[in-house]
Amino acid sequence: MNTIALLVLDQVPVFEVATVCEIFGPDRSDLADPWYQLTLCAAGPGPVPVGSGFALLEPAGLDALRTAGTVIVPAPENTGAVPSDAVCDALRAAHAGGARIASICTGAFVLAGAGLLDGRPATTHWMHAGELASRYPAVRVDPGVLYIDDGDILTSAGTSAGIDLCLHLIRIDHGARVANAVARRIVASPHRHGGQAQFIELPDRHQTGRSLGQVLDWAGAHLGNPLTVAGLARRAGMNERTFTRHVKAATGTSPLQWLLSQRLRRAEQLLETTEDSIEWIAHRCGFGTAASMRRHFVRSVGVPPQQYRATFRSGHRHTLDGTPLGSHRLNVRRDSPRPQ
DNA sequence: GGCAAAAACCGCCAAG
DNA sequence: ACCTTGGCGGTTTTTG
Repeated sequence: MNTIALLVLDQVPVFEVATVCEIFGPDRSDLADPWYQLTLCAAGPGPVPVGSGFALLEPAGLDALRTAGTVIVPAPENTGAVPSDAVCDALRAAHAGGARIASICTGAFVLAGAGLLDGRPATTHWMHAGELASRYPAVRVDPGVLYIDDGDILTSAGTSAGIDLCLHLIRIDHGARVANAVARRIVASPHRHGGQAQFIELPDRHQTGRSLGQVLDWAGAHLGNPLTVAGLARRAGMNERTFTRHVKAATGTSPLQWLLSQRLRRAEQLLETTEDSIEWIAHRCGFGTAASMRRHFVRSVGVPPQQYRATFRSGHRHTLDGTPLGSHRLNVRRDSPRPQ
């Protein structure tokens, strides 16, 4: 399950492949053992020309896709190119064989070309979202989010959102602690969740009040406090209605939902790294009661807090019943705004 | 899981 | 003409 195949198409932009290589390539078995095994695959023999004048000398073949636990598809050179039958077949076979398939940026066009996105929610770089939607009407394109986790198919927005997606994969497999550790090592910001807007604009309000960013930072640092939307709005020097609008524009979600996701992240972290009681963790994260935390936990993470803790307790790669983590429904988090 | 109260959400619209 | 704000109120979600 821990094998990752990176599909290298001709002239793939370097950054796209480089981030995946940087995150999954080095041996990080000190964080999670075993660490991933990354294989670079291409349709033909090497050297495969990569963007900016680089070349991949000795790629593995497409059959490596079939045996991989995860297949990552970066952006093609241009969105107009139709992926070859060989590539489509290999992707479909991998998917049918149980691999999860993740695309970065306009890699979504390759997945769509292979028919893997039909009827599914997906995202891509905002500049190409319209084109994706019109060329593949069966795909439910959401241009507003960083990435979408649809279980066995994951898509992400422009380039750097690919980093978020990779960290998300690590979170699913190994928990927030390991994902955050990797983020720290590559000096990326930890866990931006998928529903976050592609554009983050946090205009400073130099009039009264603090900037929205400051208020959200403060809220994140004081989750244990009783926080209300009205109170936060006051702190930001805004009317409640306006505050809600700004939060939505900045984070892609409403104030309470944003708070809830912060609380859940914190709770995950405390569950993994401390022995504190569920009651106490709920309190510290700002859930009124443990029951309330449990309710949100089950809905968002897919399992109750106790089970989450048992699963991710430092470094264990397997659940109590012995099944590999990848097979658990911990990845049901659909961070995109819930259906209306 | 259900329940009632409270809080949040959001479309609409008028005003700045 | 265009954009942002803030109030209203009906609906939805959260909470204990």
